[in-house]
Amino acid sequence: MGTTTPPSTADLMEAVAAVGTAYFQDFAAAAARHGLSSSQAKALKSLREPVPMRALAGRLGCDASNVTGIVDRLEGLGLANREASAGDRRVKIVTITDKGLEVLDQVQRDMAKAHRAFASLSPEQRTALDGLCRQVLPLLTG
Amino acid sequence: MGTTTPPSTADLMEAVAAVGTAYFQDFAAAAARHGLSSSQAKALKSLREPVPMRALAGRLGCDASNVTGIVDRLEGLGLANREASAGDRRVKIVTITDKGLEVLDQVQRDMAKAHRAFASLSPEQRTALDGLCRQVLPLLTG
DNA sequence: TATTGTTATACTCTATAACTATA
DNA sequence: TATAGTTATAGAGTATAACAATA
Repeated sequence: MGTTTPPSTADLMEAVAAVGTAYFQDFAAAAARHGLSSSQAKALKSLREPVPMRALAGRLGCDASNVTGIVDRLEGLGLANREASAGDRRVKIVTITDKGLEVLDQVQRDMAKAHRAFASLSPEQRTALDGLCRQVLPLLTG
Repeated sequence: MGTTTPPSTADLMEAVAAVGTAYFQDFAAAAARHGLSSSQAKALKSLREPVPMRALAGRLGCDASNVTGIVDRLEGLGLANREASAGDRRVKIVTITDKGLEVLDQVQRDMAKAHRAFASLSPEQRTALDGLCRQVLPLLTG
């Protein structure tokens, strides 16, 4: 007792995938409760700072042509606006509205399961998990 | 030095979301390299054991009506089959083919970034991360 | 009556390619 | 020429509602 066999890489990937899936389901459910799709909510999250259409596509990891529709819908809901860029008349800068900011905050507060799950960890466990995420992320991204 | 301020729940959620996003992008890219969408690959993953259509919908977290199309496409690719159930003539049981199993294994081996990322952790770190995932998961799921 | 799988419908997300207006 | 955003198009995922076959 007291010693544990380390999990295989495959097992660890399974565990991480399960946590990721559950997390994003919680996110999607919270977004849906406020009338947003996952993509719309994810876009809104990227708009705490004004972002050109093209850059938004990069953040969402999708083609630029998709962003037109996503921002159209956010604009239709009164959650974002397109503004002209000062320097380059080709670019449009997407800005979140006050209402958009309010809805975004509501969505994030509304992720009840995620809050419960991570708030249940001790300070030491939170520090450990955060550190492991930060160590793993660059290799996962690169 | 030597002491760190524990991250806020919000910061921790950000870190977990980033890892989850990167993980699923790696998964989607590996699936795409083998001609599969994320949903198709996820379905295939659920088929290591034969599963009725309805139960597959549950595992995928989507409506039963969607599974018809997803399995149609897997069947079209020769990766899965629909078989009649012995006891209940209403239910169809989805079975993975040998080719499907082969493609699934290739996809999972092909997640190069995820393998590199998690293999880079020490045995102690792997044990810690796995334990934290397992502790958090029930609260995230329930 | 209830359940399983399917179909019909509509909306969203996605990529590719072609277009426009700028640069 | 090259780039930013849009449009057109097509394929896929998603939910809702209605349906046939079976329980």
